[in-house]
Amino acid sequence: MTKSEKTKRHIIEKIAPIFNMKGFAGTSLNDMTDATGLTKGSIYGNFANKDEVALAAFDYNFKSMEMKINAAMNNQHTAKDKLLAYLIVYQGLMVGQISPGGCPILNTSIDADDTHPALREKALNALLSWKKQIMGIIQDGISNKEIASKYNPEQIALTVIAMIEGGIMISRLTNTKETCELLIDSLKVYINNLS
Amino acid sequence: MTKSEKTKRHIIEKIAPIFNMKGFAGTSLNDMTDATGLTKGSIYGNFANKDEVALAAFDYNFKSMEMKINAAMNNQHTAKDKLLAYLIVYQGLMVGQISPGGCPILNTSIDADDTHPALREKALNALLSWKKQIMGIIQDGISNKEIASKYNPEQIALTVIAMIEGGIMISRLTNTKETCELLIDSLKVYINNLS
DNA sequence: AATTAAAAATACCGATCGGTATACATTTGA
DNA sequence: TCAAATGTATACCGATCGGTATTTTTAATT
Repeated sequence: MTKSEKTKRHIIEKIAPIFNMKGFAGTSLNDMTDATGLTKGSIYGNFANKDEVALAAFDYNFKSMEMKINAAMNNQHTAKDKLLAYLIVYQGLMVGQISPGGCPILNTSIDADDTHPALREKALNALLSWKKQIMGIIQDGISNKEIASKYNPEQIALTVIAMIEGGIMISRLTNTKETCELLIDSLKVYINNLS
Repeated sequence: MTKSEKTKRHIIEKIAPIFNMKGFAGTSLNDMTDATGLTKGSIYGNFANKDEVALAAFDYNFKSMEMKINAAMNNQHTAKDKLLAYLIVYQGLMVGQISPGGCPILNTSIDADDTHPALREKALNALLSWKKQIMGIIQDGISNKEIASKYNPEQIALTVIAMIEGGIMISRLTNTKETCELLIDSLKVYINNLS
């Protein structure tokens, strides 16, 4: 790992949560120098412009969420338990343990959908890859007779994602444990009823 | 209606969709003068600062969504049909007929939750008032034996909101009619199963 | 029609925006 | 060990940011 690779990584690690909290337009170069302890010259020696930093920051935020998800999922062996593993990330996001500022897909999607096509594209690809993963789990569950074959895997995947993302939004806005628990419980019920 | 009241209204009508699309930090005074055809001096003669414009813009965006919802709901008489009336707004948001840029509660919540306490508070109050409305519908449905009494009205209300808001995010990001229809159908199934 | 009050436009402010040319420092490979 | 290359900091750029004091225009009142 070269010096510049280390610096790039340091920059992204420090800046990624800021983009996730403040959005693209809301994050300034000053925020970046403050967070990294570096100067503008140094940051722009490693990234071409603000866009490249933001794109790399999204990749970092999404990947760290993905890793948590996969870690939680690898301990599970049934389709339903794998789906329920998402709840761990849900709770981690809520207390700010993962990706401070909330779900990067949701945040970037809202932030960029009318303003930043490149960022929007990244959020879209992340969403589609997530959907694909869930669809795979559901299809396996149907093969195992664990999940009823009447269900459309794509539709269930979209619904689960909607409940998670909508739930994150509500939980972060209301900021009450009870609300969060009611939403989590609802998703558990939904998943357990897929028989 | 005085001159200044008319102007204020004109300003908000033109600027509200911009705040909804670009967010607080992403909307500049230049955007405002372009959209209204007025000058900075004129805008700041009617509003104290950018914050006041943004707060009034949120009220406008939320109220126009609320009016559409209530109009659709007043034609319905059963609890389930009233809940299903939300789907009309859902579709209106998707094609940009209502509040261009998506749901103002969702957008403002994501935009402001870590950056702008006053805006955040407005989004929170809007969400809570929406939740209250749905809870009322569900309680009426339970009284009528239309909805099973085993359900917790708050939990159902939160789940419905989560499915709608998450669905709006997904639909706007993927931008495909099929995805939107699958999500709408899922919510229909969810509501119809509340027996 | 003249006077006054209200509203809008002009012109300007300091600060910060994203970005860059250049000088200085630090590695690294010969 | 000494260049050459790589990284980082300094100093600066024009543009735009949010905001305001002042002048000009418009509307209301008598």
